[in-house]
Amino acid sequence: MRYDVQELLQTDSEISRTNGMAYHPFLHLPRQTDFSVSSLLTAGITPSSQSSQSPISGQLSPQTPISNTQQQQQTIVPQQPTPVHHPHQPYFPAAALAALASHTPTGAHQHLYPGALLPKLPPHHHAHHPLGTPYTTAEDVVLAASLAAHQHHPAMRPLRNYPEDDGVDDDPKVTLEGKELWEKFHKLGTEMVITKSGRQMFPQMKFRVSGLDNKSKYILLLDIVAADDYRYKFHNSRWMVAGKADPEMPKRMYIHPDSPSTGEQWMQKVVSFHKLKLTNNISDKHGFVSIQIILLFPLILFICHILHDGGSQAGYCTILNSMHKYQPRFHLVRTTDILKLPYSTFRTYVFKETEFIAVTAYQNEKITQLKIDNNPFAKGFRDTGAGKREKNRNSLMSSQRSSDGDKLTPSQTYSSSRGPLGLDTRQHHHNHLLNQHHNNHHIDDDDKLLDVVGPPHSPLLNSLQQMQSQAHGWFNFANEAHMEDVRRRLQAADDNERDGSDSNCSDSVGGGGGGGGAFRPTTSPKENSKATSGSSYPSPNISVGPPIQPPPHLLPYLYPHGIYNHVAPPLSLLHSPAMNPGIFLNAQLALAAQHPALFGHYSGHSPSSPLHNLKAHRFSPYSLPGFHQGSAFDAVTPGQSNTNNDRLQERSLSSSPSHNLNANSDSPSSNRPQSASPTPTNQRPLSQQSSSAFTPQVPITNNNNTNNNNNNDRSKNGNGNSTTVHKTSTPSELKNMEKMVNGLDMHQNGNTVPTSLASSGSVRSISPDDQKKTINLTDQ
DNA sequence: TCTCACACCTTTGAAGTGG
DNA sequence: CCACTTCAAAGGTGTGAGA
Repeated sequence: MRYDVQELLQTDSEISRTNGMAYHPFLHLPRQTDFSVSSLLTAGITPSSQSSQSPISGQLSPQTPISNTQQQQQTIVPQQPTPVHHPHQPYFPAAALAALASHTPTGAHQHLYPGALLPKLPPHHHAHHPLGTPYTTAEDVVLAASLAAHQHHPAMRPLRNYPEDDGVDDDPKVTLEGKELWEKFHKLGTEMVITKSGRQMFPQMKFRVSGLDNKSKYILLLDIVAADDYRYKFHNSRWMVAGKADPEMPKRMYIHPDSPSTGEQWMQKVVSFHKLKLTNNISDKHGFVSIQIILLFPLILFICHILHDGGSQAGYCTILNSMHKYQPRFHLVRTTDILKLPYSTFRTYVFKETEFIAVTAYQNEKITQLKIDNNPFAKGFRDTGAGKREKNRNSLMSSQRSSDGDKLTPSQTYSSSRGPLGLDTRQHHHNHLLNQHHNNHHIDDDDKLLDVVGPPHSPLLNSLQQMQSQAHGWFNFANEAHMEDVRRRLQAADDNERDGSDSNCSDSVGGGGGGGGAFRPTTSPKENSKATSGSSYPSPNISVGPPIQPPPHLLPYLYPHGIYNHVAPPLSLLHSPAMNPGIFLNAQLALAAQHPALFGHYSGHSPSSPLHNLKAHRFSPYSLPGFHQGSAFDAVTPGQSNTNNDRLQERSLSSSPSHNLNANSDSPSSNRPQSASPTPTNQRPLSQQSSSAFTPQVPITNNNNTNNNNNNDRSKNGNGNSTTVHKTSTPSELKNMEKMVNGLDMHQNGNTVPTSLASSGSVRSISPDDQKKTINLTDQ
């Protein structure tokens, strides 16, 4: 379904009138995307990557030939360590806001979520946009906004406040397990099947963590957020932008079942999130909806608790839209109490190579083959299997393929598999590292062999989008048992906790939530080149700060005087054996995340608040091996679609993906811009070559005029005043909550509005189909 | 574009067996 | 009691027809 910008720009009041839908600020949150501002927080990110991070930043570097990237990096380096309190306001012009608005996927909604402009803090030892330069791009704006917000936040602390006050001095490093395989998929344009019942991801999301404090407790989380605001289609063997994205379901965070565990425990094993499933079933009771109700209405948490519990056995799904691009994110939080999670420091790790497009059926045959070749469960479809595919393959690919490849050990195939076309890599089967390199070489060859045009270049998460998505952060516990277990562990942790250890959590701002533009690779061609060169920006991109949008003081948000008094459950409920604390936490997080302004903000909390003594957020860069593997996604960047056609062209010049498979990318070659300037497409990888072809198909979002109304709000937000919209919405919220409490539905004039969609700010964009689907929600 | 039934496969854990 | 093997159930895969 497509949505007209003008339609999206309807004012809230208009919406309520035209739709007959009760206006509810909760329902008008911006589209859920991604909060990441990691581009500014990524430790490993290089100046060059920084300069390239702005997906829409034409002014910063658009025209610069790829060959100049390094030079640019150097010029920016000196400006790296930008104090968070550095004067920034002057560099946050209205023009920047306009740019921001125009680049925001759902720009019309941006103003609805002031928190989206919360601080995204730069790493203290990495470059980012020079503050001396006027911010003329969305990213710049976001940065400025973040800085502004940070400055305005009395509780905010400079990045250098890290290490935290608890005295723990850790230096977490996260590596993606099976990175090589991910890169293979990424090059072709990873697709993940989503089904009604939920489908696991493959490759699996597994990480190896190091550098943690052995004794400290950590909670590891994973979430999947929209990578951009476009819908795609696979046409003529290539991914193309097919229009504006459908309304995004609010995303939850999946807390690793073993959380919390000590750093020592985490480091001893590979952290796997394979149980997380992807679904397109918005009425899935294990999905968002049932919990959404909880989140919106603390009073009925208990009911929802039951729902949640009932679905505990079926796995945990995250709801995605088919034909949309997503980016998984790994979060690491050091905290001893789950309840402190919302205002603890989140370290967000974004691995570009894990980006994928959700599909209900595989579009790219090469992806299918790669899955079959590497996924043990699909072994039956391999050449040696008895599956039907064998027949087909015999006629299609038999000549190229080596049947020996199927002899790989199933359990190891994912990391030591052969190439997509069955290129034999067995000789490396027992040497993982060598194998990885080997396979990558093969994959490169395969890419050449495969006449495949990659999907559009990942647009990076618009910083704003990224931040927004976090506004919907949810904590999705594996199940009730797990929740209890978590509580027990936390209790134990508290008992053994060091004095003061983590007792004071940051009341920060959400650090902006995390990262920003984790994928910055998008903007200009040269930027892309850097991004894909293997060293320009690291894999993962990291950000530090709470993913949940703003809420510095979560609990107060949940229990704002005069707002929830009549519906909010007693705090004691938190400890009620009948109440799942995790659920409650979810509610807290969601409420706080979605209504940061509603509950007052940084400076809005009372000194008497139980959280007032929480220490400010700590932001610290975590240097990781920089790396970025070229991807088919890089071929075209739909994003930046701003109105700047030039950028589109620039994007078409995206650098070729790096062939450097070394995560550290220390080799000179890895740091070298791949191809300079307008390199003839035939000199670039196929996936890149297609970029130009896609460019014209990138939808031009005409936001210049349509977002005017939002710009004002953003300006306010950018100045740290993010409460404007929500504060004025409180009455509506109350009204809506009453309705929910009374009838647990959102019916208005015969229309049922899924809370999930509503909260994601997609209410106005909900399609008839979605509405139809959501009718079932109330039945559950 | 999506859903579903299907065959094929791996994974998991209980049950059985032997030292 | 422990280690190992066997077996069946559960569950993950992509396929391809049909909506």
